[in-house]
Parts: sequence; C-alpha cells; structure tokens
Amino acid sequence: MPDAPAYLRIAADLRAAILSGALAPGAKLPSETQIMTTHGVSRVVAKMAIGILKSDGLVEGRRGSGVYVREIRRLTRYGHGRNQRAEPGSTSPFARDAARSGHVGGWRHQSEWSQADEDTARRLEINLGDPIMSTRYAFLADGAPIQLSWSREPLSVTAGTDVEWPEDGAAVGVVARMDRIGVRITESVERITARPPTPIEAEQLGLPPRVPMVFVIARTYYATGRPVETADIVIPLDRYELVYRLPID
Amino acid sequence: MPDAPAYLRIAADLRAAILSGALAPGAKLPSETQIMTTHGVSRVVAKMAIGILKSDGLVEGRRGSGVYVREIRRLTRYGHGRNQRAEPGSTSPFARDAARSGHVGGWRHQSEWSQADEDTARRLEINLGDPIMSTRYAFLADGAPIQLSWSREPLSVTAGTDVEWPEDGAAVGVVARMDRIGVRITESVERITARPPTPIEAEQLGLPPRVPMVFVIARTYYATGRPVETADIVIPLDRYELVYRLPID
DNA sequence: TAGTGGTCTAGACCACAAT
DNA sequence: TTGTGGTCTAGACCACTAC
Repeated sequence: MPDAPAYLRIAADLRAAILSGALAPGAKLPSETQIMTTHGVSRVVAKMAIGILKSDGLVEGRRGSGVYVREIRRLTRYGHGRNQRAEPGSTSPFARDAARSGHVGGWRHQSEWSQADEDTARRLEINLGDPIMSTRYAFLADGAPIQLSWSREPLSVTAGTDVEWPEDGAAVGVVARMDRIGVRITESVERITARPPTPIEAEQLGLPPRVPMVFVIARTYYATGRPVETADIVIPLDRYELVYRLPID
Repeated sequence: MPDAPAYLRIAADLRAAILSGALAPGAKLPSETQIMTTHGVSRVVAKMAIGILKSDGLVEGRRGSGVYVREIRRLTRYGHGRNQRAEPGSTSPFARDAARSGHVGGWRHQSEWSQADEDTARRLEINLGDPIMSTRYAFLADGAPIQLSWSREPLSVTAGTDVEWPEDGAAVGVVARMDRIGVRITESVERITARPPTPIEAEQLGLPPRVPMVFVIARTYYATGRPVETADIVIPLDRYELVYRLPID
C-alpha cells in the first residue's frame, strides 16, 4: 500500500471509511478541495479517487453540493421454483417480490409477432425464423422502472389458443398462463451473468450515468423437456439480491 | 447523444465497436494520441473515455503497448441442487464445474475452531459466540485462484465425529460429508449479490487492479429445517456464469 | 456570493514495449 | 529510439447548490 499510487490510496481510505460505517449512507465525503489539501495532491488526483468509488457504485456526486455515500436498499428476487401455479386472483411473481420488499409493483408490456433469431432459436430448440411471440416488459417499483424483460414463446405452442397474446402474462406469470392451455411447466433454468448496461437499458431503467452494472438472467421454462418460453431479464446489479431455494435430491 | 460530454461520446463509440465485434477480443484500441487527434480532445479526456471501458471490464491497458479488448471466457457454476450425494471416489462440485468447463481444478484450505459472529449466528440459527468450525478455501482453475469460500459449521452438529475437521470437505462436498454422520441435507438456499472486491479478495483472486466486481453467494445448507453449514463464496463477476435448475411444484 | 462538482486544456515525468 | 500507457500538476470555465 505505501508505494501504491496516490489516487488508489485515497480511494482505499475512503472505501474503508464507508465499509466500516464511519461514513454512513447519505453522509457527505470530503470535498475535492479538502482532499487536495489533506493529501497534498492536485484536483485531478482527488477526482480519480472519487471516480473509483463512483464506478464501484458506492458514492454519487451532486453538482453544487458534494459527493455522498449511496443508500443501498436491495429488492429481493426469488428464483421461480415454487408457488408458481397460482390460485385465481393471485398476483404475479414480480408483484409478490415487490410486495415482500415493501414496494408497489406495476408493469408495462408490448407484444408482437416475430421470428426467431439465432439465440432465440437455440434456446427454444426451434429453427431460425420460426414464428414466435415476442414481448417486452418494463416492471415498476413505486412507479420507477426497475426490471426489464424480453420474453419469447414459440407460436407452435400458443397459436390459436386464448393465451396466444400474453395480455395479462405479467399478472399471473408464465406457469399459470400455460396451465390454462394444458401445458404443464415442470422446470425452469436460469443462467445469471453480469455486464454493463446498454445505453438503451440505462435509459429505460433510469440509471444514473456511470453507475455500474446489470444482472442478466436468461430464464427458460420447460414443459416435459420441451422449452415453451425464454426471457432475458435485466435488473440493476446494486438494487437486487437474487435468492434460490434448491431441494437436494 | 450529440450534446453529451466528449468523454462519454468517445466511450460510447468504442463500446459499440467492441459489442458489435468490430473490435474483437484481443484487438488493440486506438492509442490515446490517435483519439486526441481524431476526436480533437486533450489527453485527459481520451483517458477518461478509456477509463470507463476499463471499469466496465471491457478492456485492459498494457503499459508500453496499448489498450486491448479483454477475452471473456466464463466458467459455469451450477447451483447445488442435484447429484450432491456423491458416490465414493467422485469429485467435488467445484472440480466437476471446472472439468465441465475444460479446466483442471484444485484447492487449498485452512480450518480453525472459532466462535460465531453476529452474521454467522443469524444464518446458522445459533447464539452469538457458539462454537463453530471455520474454514477458508481458495479454489484454483489451472493453478490460478478463481473462487474463495468461507465456510462455517456449528460444532453442535459435527463435534466428536470423524468429519469435525473438513479435511477433505472440498473433495466430496458438504452434502456427502454430512451424510457420513447421518445428517441428511435436504435443502440449499443461495443468496446472490454483487459488490466491489475487498483489497484482500482482489489480491487472493489475482484480480488486475480496477477490474470490476465479484459475485457473493451466501449459501446455507439445511437438514430437516435446521442449518448445518453456511458459506460466503466470492468469485469474479466477469469470469463466471451461474446456473440454476429449478423444479416447478 | 462562495463553495461544490462536471468538464476540459496543456503540459510533465516515468516505466515499459516494440523496433 | 520511439511510442505507449500510468501518474500527476496547475490551471480554466461552467452549472448548480447553499446561504
């Protein structure tokens, strides 16, 4: 540490203060001017140190005011393993998660007939160009978008049924919707990765510029071994905790 | 976009080139000097643009040479829901994951008698200060550390048995080890979050400075409703994909 | 009005890679 | 030797907040 660059030492000092609680959420960091004098560095170096904490998602700057430790309130998303076969009138998985975390859930969606691209075809085990129903959701917590989802279903499963258009798909969930046409979903596979958001995702999720990453959950539902729905779920990394309950054997 | 700051525009241009494949993994980005002339900005601005891509984990700088698009080879970690009850001679969950991804697995570990801190007590549903077995693991892929784990077991379960010290815990996994003393694990709960690594974690995982984040998986095993082991598993965000298979109902 | 962070310029010295 | 990125200085103007 002693021979590390100044901006890394300053960042480490401030990070330690935040993680130890000495700088609590909402607290104001030393101003750039203060850092310059107390550490004997130029302004650019002070900015570099703060920039690290920003890209870590630990602090946020407010122009004209100061740099503050961010509040971190995490929503919990439960892996969709249980209680998916909802009773009539029950709410969606997302709304349940939101309610458990003390928020009011909501959503917007837009569906369209489309054709499978390469990735979709592989995940749904159909051919490139096969007809699919493509739906984009934006889920809201307390009115603010907090989760995006792009769902795709093979029309060979739903075409002509009364759930072909997922009008209320988010209201009851995919499992309950497929139940209505006698398609019993038996398994869900979720693949989790993380990456920086695309500009479009950042805008739709209302992410402040430079705040870090998103979780991407690639989820596929299977009915007797055959995929019947797949979705890419995009959520801000630092606003969520993902929980999975797994039976052993 | 047109009135965004120069460094964000430049970063967006480069990011688009990377994501579209125009700049493939291993490719060299334009030098800072080139960016200065082509975009008409000062060197600091060129550095800020590249700094964004670095904190996104998309590129890495090599002093004296240039800035290059990072290779992203992801290991896959399977949620421990099945096949946990290993046959004699079978390998550990980690070794299986590594082998499936084409790597050679290995590990180091260190165990000690200890007492439950607040978080451990809550997760194991025991009292603060109760005796526990605390084990720290470093898992290796092709000789390089790639996963850290801090495991804790209540000694009320294992004390006096021949699995009190988890000598070969990583070799067979917790489920098979507990089976040996008649403790049948029936459920695993995994809570996934992401955060910047601590300096210690960064060093132990051999992370290059400024590379982004780690997954933290807080996993607890239950035997007939009672927690018998809990662990914090720390892995680099950009080197892993997490997979969960969930039975529905 | 004074202080703050956001953006940007024009330099500098260094360690290191490629040649 | 030349070019590269890594670190750092000493300024500047702006938009905005707090008072």
